[in-house]
Amino acid sequence: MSVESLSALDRSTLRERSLEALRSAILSGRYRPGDHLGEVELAGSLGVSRGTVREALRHLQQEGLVTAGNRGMLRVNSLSPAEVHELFRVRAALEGLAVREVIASPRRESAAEKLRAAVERLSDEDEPAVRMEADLAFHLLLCQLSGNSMLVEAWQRLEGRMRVAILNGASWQAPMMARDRHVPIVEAIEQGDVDAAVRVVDEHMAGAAEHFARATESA
Amino acid sequence: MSVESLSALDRSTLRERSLEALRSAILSGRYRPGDHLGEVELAGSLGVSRGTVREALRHLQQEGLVTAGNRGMLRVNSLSPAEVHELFRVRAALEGLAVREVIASPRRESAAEKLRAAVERLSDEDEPAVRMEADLAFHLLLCQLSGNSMLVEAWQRLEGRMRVAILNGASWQAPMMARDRHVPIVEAIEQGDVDAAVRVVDEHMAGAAEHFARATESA
DNA sequence: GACGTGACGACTGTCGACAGTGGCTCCCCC
DNA sequence: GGGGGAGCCACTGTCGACAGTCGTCACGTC
Repeated sequence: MSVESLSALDRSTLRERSLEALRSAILSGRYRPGDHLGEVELAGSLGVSRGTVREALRHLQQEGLVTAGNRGMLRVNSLSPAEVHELFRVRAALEGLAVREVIASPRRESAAEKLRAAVERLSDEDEPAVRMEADLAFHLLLCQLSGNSMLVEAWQRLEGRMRVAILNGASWQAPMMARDRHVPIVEAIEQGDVDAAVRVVDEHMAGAAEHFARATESA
Repeated sequence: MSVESLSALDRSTLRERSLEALRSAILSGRYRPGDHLGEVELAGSLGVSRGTVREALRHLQQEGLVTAGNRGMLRVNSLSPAEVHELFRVRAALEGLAVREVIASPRRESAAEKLRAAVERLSDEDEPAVRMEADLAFHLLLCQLSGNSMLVEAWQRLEGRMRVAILNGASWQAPMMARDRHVPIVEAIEQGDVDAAVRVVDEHMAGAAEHFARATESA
């Protein structure tokens, strides 16, 4: 019997798997904003106990994907156009910090290289959902390359709401996620021009905010 | 019987009250970083069931106050000096956005007024713990006055970790929370000088980071 | 017909119990 | 003396059940 014939077992808890299942169910549009998420119903569907889904739901609540309505009943959350603008301004502030730190980092060149690769991955994709993933992956990578773990964490806490905003106002042909929109960021980093880099990020986010907010209000 | 004779009842759930109790127990130093938080023990102390404290603990975990160790056992979290620096840089980015938005707001003057009052409240206090509260209240107010709800939310998600950093490296005579340190921020806002305001905030945070990181590593 | 009232159903809040899993100790055997 | 199990203990993961609360609907009374 070969050593390779046995792979490590999946040791994730039911709570973690429930969390993942619920998150992707919401993010895939299986549940629409405003929909009521009943604990019993979900527990039945997932085949786990109520307590287990409860913990997963509470997690999603803290992530901002669901919100508490009357008497603790949870609903899928949605964002107003104003909130979308606010959200992207916060994101701009965080990613502005990210580019500043990447530029100041001694590994700036290797970082720029990785970012270029991420941009190319973005232009390869046609499927809208995959494009969105590639876009988010690029921006997450930007934060990670800053080497600031608290920044990464803060960004990820925003991720859920960002996905809501994107999904809610999903005019999928969004030029926001185009390759051309991201190249300037990488170029500014390569040139070590902090002011230009921050300005480019700000503009990128302002454009995205405008786009998704408009799509949200027309929905 | 007067209308006033009956006040509204406290409708908070046991989970919420457990959460509050645990949070203040950790933040007051009742539990030290690294201490193990057993569900059974806590449930016994608080007089509630395990499931209830469990949910509260999970919430604190997402806040970053506790972290999962071996086999899901939770411990009180602590921050490395490097993480303290990172944390305060993120904070600087967020509060930099806050001052920019406050200055751009049409209610800038009334905002500056409220901030002045908050600064004065800070100088009135002698008790260290109360000073810390006043300091955090000032910075939270700054975010709130920006009118950006997402910013407030992002800041509050950092609050737990900030309190850990402050508590962990608690050289209480910290000049960081002095009145003089905060006045320049308000002044820059009053004068509408965006660049100066952002610079002041950055310096404020850099100083605080240096201070608390140093205190953390010597502990 | 409008209003108060009672029953019913659908939720969530909370609890106690069982099961599985590592870590630890102690003992046996080589 | 050292190594390896067996057994015990302290934990967390997961579950099913009970209780309390609110919305709804039908019913009876003025």
